Amino acid sequence: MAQELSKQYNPQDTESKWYKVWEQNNLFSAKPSPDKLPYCIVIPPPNVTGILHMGHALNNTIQDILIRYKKMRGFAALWMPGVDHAGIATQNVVEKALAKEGLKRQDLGREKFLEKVWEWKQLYGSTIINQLKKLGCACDWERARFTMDQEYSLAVTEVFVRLYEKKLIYQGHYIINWCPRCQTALSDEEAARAELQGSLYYLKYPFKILGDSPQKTGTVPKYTDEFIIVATTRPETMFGDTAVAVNPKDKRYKKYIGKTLILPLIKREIKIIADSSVDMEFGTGAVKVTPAHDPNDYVLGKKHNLEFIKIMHPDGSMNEIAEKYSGLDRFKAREAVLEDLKQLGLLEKIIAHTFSAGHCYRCQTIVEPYLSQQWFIKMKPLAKPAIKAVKKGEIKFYPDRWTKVYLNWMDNIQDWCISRQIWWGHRMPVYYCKNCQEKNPKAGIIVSRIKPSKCPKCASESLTQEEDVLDTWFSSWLWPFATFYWPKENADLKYFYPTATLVTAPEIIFFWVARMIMAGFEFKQQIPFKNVYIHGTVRDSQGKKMSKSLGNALDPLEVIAEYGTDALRFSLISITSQGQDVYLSKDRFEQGRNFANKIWNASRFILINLKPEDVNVDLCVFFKREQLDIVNRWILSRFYTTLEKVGKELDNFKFNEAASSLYAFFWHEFCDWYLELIKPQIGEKQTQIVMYKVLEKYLRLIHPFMPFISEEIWQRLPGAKDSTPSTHPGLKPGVCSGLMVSKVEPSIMQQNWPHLQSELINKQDELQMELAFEVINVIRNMRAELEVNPASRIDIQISAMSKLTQKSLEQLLSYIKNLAKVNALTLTEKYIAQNNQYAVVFKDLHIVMPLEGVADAAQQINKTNLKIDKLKSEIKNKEAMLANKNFTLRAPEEIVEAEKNKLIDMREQVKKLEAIKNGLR
RNA sequence: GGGCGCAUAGCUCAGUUGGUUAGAGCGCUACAUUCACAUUGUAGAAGUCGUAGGUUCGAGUCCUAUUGCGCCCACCA
Repeated sequence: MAQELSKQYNPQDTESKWYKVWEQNNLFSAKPSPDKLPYCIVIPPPNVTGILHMGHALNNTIQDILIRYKKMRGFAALWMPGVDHAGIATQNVVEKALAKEGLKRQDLGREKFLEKVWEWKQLYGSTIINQLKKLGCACDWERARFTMDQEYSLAVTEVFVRLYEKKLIYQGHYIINWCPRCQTALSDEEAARAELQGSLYYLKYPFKILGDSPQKTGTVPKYTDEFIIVATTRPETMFGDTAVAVNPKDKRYKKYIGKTLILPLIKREIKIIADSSVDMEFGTGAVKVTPAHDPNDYVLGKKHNLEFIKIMHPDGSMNEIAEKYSGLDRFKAREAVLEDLKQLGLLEKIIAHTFSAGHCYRCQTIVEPYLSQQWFIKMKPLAKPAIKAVKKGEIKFYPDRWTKVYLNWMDNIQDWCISRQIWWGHRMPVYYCKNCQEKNPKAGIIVSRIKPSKCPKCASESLTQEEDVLDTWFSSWLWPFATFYWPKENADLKYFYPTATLVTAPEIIFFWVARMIMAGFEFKQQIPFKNVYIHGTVRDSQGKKMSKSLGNALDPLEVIAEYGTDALRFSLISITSQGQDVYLSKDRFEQGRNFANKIWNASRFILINLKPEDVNVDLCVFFKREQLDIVNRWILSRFYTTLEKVGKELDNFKFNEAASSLYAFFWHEFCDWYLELIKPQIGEKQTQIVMYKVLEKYLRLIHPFMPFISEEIWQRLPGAKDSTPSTHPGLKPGVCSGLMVSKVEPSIMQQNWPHLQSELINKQDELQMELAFEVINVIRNMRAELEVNPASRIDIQISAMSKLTQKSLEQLLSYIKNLAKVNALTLTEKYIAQNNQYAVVFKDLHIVMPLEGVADAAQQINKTNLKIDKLKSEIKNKEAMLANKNFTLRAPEEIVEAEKNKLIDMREQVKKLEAIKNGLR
């Protein structure tokens, strides 16, 4: 027996119930299967400290739709979940917690601190996992991976050793992005530039008096009144200056090249050098060179053999080189330096200047370009095959325009700084032999998979491991294969790799997508995935990126609590056109909620009227198309048209279009028309079967989008749930899926995607029904115009000029009568004009409403007259008002404009009413 | 400096390779309430598709120029 549904859908009860059922029945697990094709999604590992935001909700909804869809299409669909260890972020969180107890990580020491981090991970690390479950994500949780897992770490070590042995990893002194707060190096991608309103300071560097040599004599150096002015945004870096550079072509400075300047405040002697890279237009055309604190100056320093002088401690405070400024934070030092220069008359001017500086992606501190010993990967050789694969189309980006962005970055790829001076992360498999290093500082480096007990060269046992850990992305870039326990070659890896699709946000292309492709080729000699779907950024209705720090974030969990998961998912997906940014405000979710309610109530109506004994048959066996009446033929044709369309849209990653196709079909065709049309014939067997089948199949179509409500209703449907053979594109050739009649499955999740019965799509049927809809609309309009009581039935004559239309209409009469509330509907060949009737011409039809017996024509005319009179007097008032200069001159323009428009509207209305009145006579 | 995206109804946006009358959601107006659903139904008002040229029988769609907004990359002393 059909179970009755409650009047209102309650998402909260439904959702937690079904997720548990799915989990308990192991429906998320995907195993290699000999007769199925694999479809694997690699989840962008959310960071372990993360909490679900709208971006995640969108990203994971898309992935879940893909997985559920592919599963129904017969693929062995695997969604491999997990989290990454988010080195800096996690360390920050734990350090913050420690700070509350008044502790620093240094107080605990490395071992103890890491214990604390693991503790924290055990307690809070699964927050995001639980939130993904609330979203309904069909992840194979048994496979959940963590980048710091033992097996995963083995892959990280393996990769490091291999790259080192190929000489693609090297150690060197370079200028890197240094975060003084986190006290670690950052990759270029982790130090995104942001515009700053700052100042450009013009400093005077005086010339040295010839012959004076204070460094030798120990006396105070003397300088002349002459000087060169340099412009800088970071005056505090002057202590590291070892030259001033000018363009050799610059006439202003040509004569000074090679002369010596005295660096104010600390009185160092510096030379003026010439370099063509200096922009003559910018500032004064003379630039101070600080090789240890600026990447460009670093290049200059190397080229001109300058001294590299570091002037800061790792925490961003000045060191002893800065003499009396030593110990001051860099920004405090800037103020002090400026003040002192001003006193000395060496500050020429300050002008406002916008510039951009790197900001730490975790704490937003302005990063300092800092010279230090770091580890790097040579990227150019890795990039080669990764560029080729995308150019050849082995990997496709959706939308395509990201291909260009990717290629552009790859063509200009820079070496990747992979060392981080933090504790939480994979420690590098690098060991130093003290003994060897004493003899030669460049020797004594041992890179090994297992910690060596003694130095292979000198057999010394005094070995220390590198303190630095690896960039988190150094583990994430291995995700597509390391999650399958690579470097072991197991069956899962063989079956699921390369994976099918990666769904991610644009900001992650460089961080992660590009690097995964490179890792795929380097370590698996293969692409890691075939498709990369890049979705838009979620923004608020102002267009700002949603983020916690801006306080404009809509919490998906709140939305779920208020509207339900299905509503959240459906709304999100229907406003995400391919690759466009998503603008969100809360009322968006009402649409999704209303739609869920509509599905619920339509299903409720069907279940109330369903005779289960009738529906337990196979549609395609029981009925041929010709045996069905026009309404049932029509809805089947529309259903299969929709099925075909949605399939194509999903295959092309057009999720919003699929959602809107599903929405329009269900609401505006199935509910608005079909269910209304069949009400008088709902007991008929053919109608019973068709309405049931369409609903049952529709639930399967909507399931990837709205998994919970579709499951809840589907479970309450009686009878055979699936009886048509599936197309099963995911099955390997030669495998027959067979008929699956009445097979009891615990879940809609395991059902096939409905088989496309294209023989049931018939454009003729669709056109015929459309004619009925149009006629019904015309009659409804006529009623509205004449203000016929909505409850009363009227008589209508329709004359069709063509025989064909007439024949079409004959089958439709009862439906038209029903939905247009017509009493007697007569069909005639020719239209003969008569008195006392209201006629409308539509296409080749005359639709005529005789007025006697329907409404008192005279009364209608009176009513219309009254309306016209009222309008006319209002028009007079308006005209007088607009003629009044007091009004037109004093009132705001937009109000005058609005009044004018109102006047125009009213005149048009009068015209219309007069036309109707004439029709009535 | 280089690249990309967007501009369509009051608002937020769809519109696949050029093709009948340019769509949706929200909002607005009028009417409807023993009916599966007011989280509803019926109907209505509302658009010179940013601007200017061009290609074409035909342009929201293709080309050129231009304006405004947003994003990315590089540079930034």
